[in-house]
Amino acid sequence: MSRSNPRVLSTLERAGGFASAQEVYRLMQREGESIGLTTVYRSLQSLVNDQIVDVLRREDGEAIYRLCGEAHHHHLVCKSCGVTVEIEGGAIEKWAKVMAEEHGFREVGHTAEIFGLCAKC
Amino acid sequence: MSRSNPRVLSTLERAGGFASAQEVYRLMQREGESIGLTTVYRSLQSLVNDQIVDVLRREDGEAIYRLCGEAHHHHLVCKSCGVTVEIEGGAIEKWAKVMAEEHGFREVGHTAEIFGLCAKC
DNA sequence: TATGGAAATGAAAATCATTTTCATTTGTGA
DNA sequence: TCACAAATGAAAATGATTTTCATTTCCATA
Repeated sequence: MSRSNPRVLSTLERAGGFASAQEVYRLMQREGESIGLTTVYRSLQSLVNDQIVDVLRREDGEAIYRLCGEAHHHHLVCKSCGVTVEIEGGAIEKWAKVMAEEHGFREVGHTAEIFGLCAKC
Repeated sequence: MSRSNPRVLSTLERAGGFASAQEVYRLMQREGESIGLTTVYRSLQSLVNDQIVDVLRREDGEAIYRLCGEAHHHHLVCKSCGVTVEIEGGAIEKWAKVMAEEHGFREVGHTAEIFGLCAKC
């Protein structure tokens, strides 16, 4: 019904390809773009439909959007201070693929995050 | 500051050790228990602090609580019809452990879900 | 047993992300 | 230029979760 506003995508890119709808909105505001929050949400949703970005969840449940096609990686997050380390997930990719096949699933994606206490905390 | 109401834990257990705060609340209501939503939230939080239950997120961001110590497993979820298959995640456990050690993280947990289209959809 | 304070409780209000509604504006093809 | 579909955004609605605050329940001690 509605196509993505191109400035939303470009802002998400500039944000490092990793931000919540609210953040994208605030960013655009700060940069003087005139856009409504509603449009940001709609655009992000449409980008998700088109598989241009995908969605993860922060620990508090807020949705964060990430450009697809980015080297797919996972995160190691510190529960206490919030530091985030990007880690490689070859093992997961394989696991996801095998499990999906085993149960007849197609077009699978996955999420996997590890959380704990980092060395400093 | 506040300890868990034991009926909350017992309800979570009866729910299969897997439910949202709202669901636990509704369940208790239906069973004639007199309890406030606030208390359910507080109890669940306190159980999380005490590491008796842990928290995951549904795709819509709602928090779901699960008894720790339950046989730890993962889910294969159909994006279209919502069927959920429990799968085994030995590979993930190992991956999480290795990655955590590699980066000096302690007390790590993890989440991993696979989603796609099931055979029927 | 009475009593004072700490902990627990829950109703109602506040928060916050997200979605919906709906009236207006914009763009485009005839 | 006209008519209509798509895009837009302000404001209201929704729904989970948290906070506030007054009340109730517990408990140890006088």
